[in-house]
Amino acid sequence: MLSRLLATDPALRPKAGELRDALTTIVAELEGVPLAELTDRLATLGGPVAAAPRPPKEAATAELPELPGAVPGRVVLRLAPFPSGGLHIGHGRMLFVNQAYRERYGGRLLLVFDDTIGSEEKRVETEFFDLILGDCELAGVRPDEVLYKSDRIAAHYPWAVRVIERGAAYVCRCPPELLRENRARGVACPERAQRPDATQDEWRRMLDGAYAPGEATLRLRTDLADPDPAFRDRVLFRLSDLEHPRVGHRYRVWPLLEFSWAVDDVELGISHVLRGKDLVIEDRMERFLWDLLGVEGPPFLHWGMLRVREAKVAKSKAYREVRSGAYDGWADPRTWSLRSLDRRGISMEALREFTLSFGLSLTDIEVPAETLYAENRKRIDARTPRRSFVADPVKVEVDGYPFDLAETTLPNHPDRPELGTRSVRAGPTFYLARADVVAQAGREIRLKDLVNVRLPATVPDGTATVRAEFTSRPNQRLPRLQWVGAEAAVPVDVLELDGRHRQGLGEGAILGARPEEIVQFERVGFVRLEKDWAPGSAPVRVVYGHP
RNA sequence: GCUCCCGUAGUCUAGUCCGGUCAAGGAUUCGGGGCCUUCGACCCCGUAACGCGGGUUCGAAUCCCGCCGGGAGCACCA
Repeated sequence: MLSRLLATDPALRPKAGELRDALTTIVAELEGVPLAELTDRLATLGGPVAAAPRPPKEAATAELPELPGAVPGRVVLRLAPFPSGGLHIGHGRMLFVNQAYRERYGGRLLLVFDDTIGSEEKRVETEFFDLILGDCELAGVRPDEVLYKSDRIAAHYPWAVRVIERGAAYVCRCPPELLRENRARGVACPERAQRPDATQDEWRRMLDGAYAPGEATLRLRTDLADPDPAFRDRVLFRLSDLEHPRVGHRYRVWPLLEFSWAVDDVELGISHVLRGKDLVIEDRMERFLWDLLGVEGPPFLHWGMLRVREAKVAKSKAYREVRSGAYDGWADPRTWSLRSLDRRGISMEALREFTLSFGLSLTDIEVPAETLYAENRKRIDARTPRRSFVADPVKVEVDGYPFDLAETTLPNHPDRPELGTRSVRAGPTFYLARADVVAQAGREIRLKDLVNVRLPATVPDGTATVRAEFTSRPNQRLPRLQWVGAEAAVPVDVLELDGRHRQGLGEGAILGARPEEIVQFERVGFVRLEKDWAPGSAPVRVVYGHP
């Protein structure tokens, strides 16, 4: 009560102490008074009889925070994927966040392929340039310009010279293991004392090919006592003889990520760097270099790691499996790549809302896929036709089935008459999902939209056909099972999330579906017709999307 | 081990910078009900949170200190 008064009237705040004493007294006086009398007394005081209910708060719009110092129309952002595979949900976040800011402020969005030479394990591969371009397109992200780091290598050399001139770098000739050990112990390598002009000579020798890969690096001179061992004398340039898919063997001296971005974030006029927090140490490196050279660089914003609980696949594993052919390319559902989500009928709009809802939070999060599914359902449910599908079918012959129901008309969507109807051949022989028949054995059930029947009491494993008994027609509160009329049943092949194919039967109407159309198999989930399925052909090939 | 980052319901998130209408909002999940010939959608209702411990203050999710827990980095990868 005290804090409420103080909040309402700031003038009272200096007198908080007195006020508290006064309140204590009043409250003590009122303690024994019955509630009804209190209400009366309140009314005579002229105040509102009952406190007005608090107005509901406005729905919090998931807005991204403002970009510091952003000038409308002048924002320049960058996407910097390494071309080593298809884009996944984490990349999606990078795409959507950057795009969202470009839309908010106006400006430019650059796609800069981070294709420095990589390593033996992490190779740049040609096919991935187009793959990633395609993924961006798919995600609805159209960069204003596409650049390749590999075209800009030579532009980095003058910056190296500037750093050397400041006496802030040296050519180190330690083997990698020794370098690592010295760094961990905070011990200087012999070349650390090198004078700038000597470094200049050594740098030229690097460029001229005097050293083999692994024999020399250009290292930044920071502070060997730096509390963060990761920051001690980081490598700026190294040698590599690997062939680059775009520039071949044109360069042997390659910049490392932090240095290359310290250069390009400035030279490309990037206004804000938005990236995952796995790259925070790069911020410090870039700032260090900018301070050293007296140039101004953009601010950095980060977000934490995002994991979808069901998507446990490591990127490297996805890469291997795709490469080896164990996966069905980058659209295999097991990769959880953007392509695979699209294939499953998850719209990029839904994915965008989903990833944007996490804002720029630095927390590492693990989100159940259900959250994404819910977002997608909102978008597709109302316009998705319903169809019947049964997995692992059991033939059910219904004794006493009424003849007049041999053909029946069903709506395509229970709540959307505008989606029309379809005509279905029904009975007396049906297919039901084995799991349903077993679970409901001996019970009366409702054939959805049709009639009630009693299932046989036992259904031994492997039974192909069972007999059921017609009981009544009126709709009752019975378990409702979906069914497929035997006459018009068509084989359906469902690609599941684990990469396996499940066989089943669908109603005849799905033969009329279009490739890439999304339909809902009732009580099963949303599926999408495969893009390369020949319309009208059997089996009907679909990919499982989500419940 | 060292460095940095992060801890709000089952799961995400708003609020934290700048202490007070925050008796903490939203989404999703879950539970109940309604509607409905799906276990889907929709509508209504409900459960449920400031990691812990100190301190500052009239007042702490918010500021300070300590602890605990989680993540990332410590590559001549990106």
